[in-house]
Amino acid sequence: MVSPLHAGEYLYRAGTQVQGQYHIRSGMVKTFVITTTGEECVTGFYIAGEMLNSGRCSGVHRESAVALETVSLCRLDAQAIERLGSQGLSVAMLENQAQQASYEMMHQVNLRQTSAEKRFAGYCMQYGLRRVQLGLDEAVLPTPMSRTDLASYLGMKLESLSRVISRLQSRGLIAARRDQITVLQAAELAELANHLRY
Amino acid sequence: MVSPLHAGEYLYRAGTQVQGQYHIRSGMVKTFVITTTGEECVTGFYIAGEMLNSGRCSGVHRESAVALETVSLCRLDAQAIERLGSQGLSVAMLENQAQQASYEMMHQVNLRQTSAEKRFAGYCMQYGLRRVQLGLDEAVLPTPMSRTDLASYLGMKLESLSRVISRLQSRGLIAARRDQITVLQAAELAELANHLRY
DNA sequence: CGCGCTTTTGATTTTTGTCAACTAGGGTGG
DNA sequence: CCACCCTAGTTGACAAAAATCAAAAGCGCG
Repeated sequence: MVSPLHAGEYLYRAGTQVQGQYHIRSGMVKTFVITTTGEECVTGFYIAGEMLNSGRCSGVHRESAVALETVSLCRLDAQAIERLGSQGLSVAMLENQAQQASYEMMHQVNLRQTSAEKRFAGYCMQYGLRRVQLGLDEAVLPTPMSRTDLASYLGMKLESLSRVISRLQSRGLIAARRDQITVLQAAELAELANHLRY
Repeated sequence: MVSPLHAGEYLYRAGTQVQGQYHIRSGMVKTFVITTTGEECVTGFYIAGEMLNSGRCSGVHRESAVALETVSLCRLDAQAIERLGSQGLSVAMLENQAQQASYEMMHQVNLRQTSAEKRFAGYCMQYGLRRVQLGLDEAVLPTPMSRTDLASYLGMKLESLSRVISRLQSRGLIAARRDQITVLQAAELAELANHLRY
């Protein structure tokens, strides 16, 4: 257990040595990279109950991770993980990594949708899935990240995201507040999103 | 060593049990998923010298893998990998996975570029990087995949890709043949692409 | 040598980015 | 406690880019 972080504080920075993995107890964390033009590109959002295994626990962090709100977390340091591994306790860990990789792929596929609306709808579905996985309400999507961050994550400009949200809200598919999006018509939203067949 | 596959033959299909990992000796392999609308979405291209570790060697394949041309490959089955692991020989394997994850992230970031030209330029850079890593000429990019596959991989429509290629060719940045793209002005192409700062 | 497929090119529509103005909300200090 | 300010977000108008629809051109293969 690490002492809680406040919004804007870093869990780690890109380029530093990986110390271990972080299990998020509460709050949300974003990960991002910086491109050559200096733009921040948001690569992921992690919610309470999930594990950040950046770099897959070897070498150097490729992304930076920062708290979006007050975050409490547990750090499993690399040596402890290795010990667990040799005792065969790493099964859960491997499963978690596979799960994470699966989420990443869904997002990667979602990014290829050519319409901003589809990408946003896909994001809502995927977020819902992750919530279900953790035993939470899939219709309520806490949204502590800024619109700018979310837009970056979804490969669109802030204004486009804003318009998409407004449009879907006026159509009654979602209810949007600054810090929370509620899915009202999951079926219709799912139809918009071009999600993976499993 | 598995007997060579011809273009269109599958290495494995999504939903089947993971048997192990594949090291490609020659030829190119594409991986893809199918969305609920039945569209094929190309998630990766693998070149000779690289390793396909779909599912990270546990559980079920999330993607299908198919040969784009005649392909020869080695299969490392899961048990063999485990044996290696217990002997501490898995370091190279882990490094390979980290490498692969890094490529995936670069691609994920590249997919967020809002212009088709940037995404294509980014693809060329990344392909070049992978070639360098394998000791090959980074300027010559064998392209056995169809334009449709490449467009899917880059999150654009076939016609857009075709136009981008024509435009860059007429500007003298690349030379494009059906099955090979040659980078002529690497610096200018790199400037177009918004790649990661490392 | 033609046939079918993939790719390229053209014309048009739709979407998104861009620039700019306006609004809302949170925090600060009077 | 309220007014103000500053930032984040929304909305509008326009320009740019990509999707779409359609047709022509290459290219491999029988």
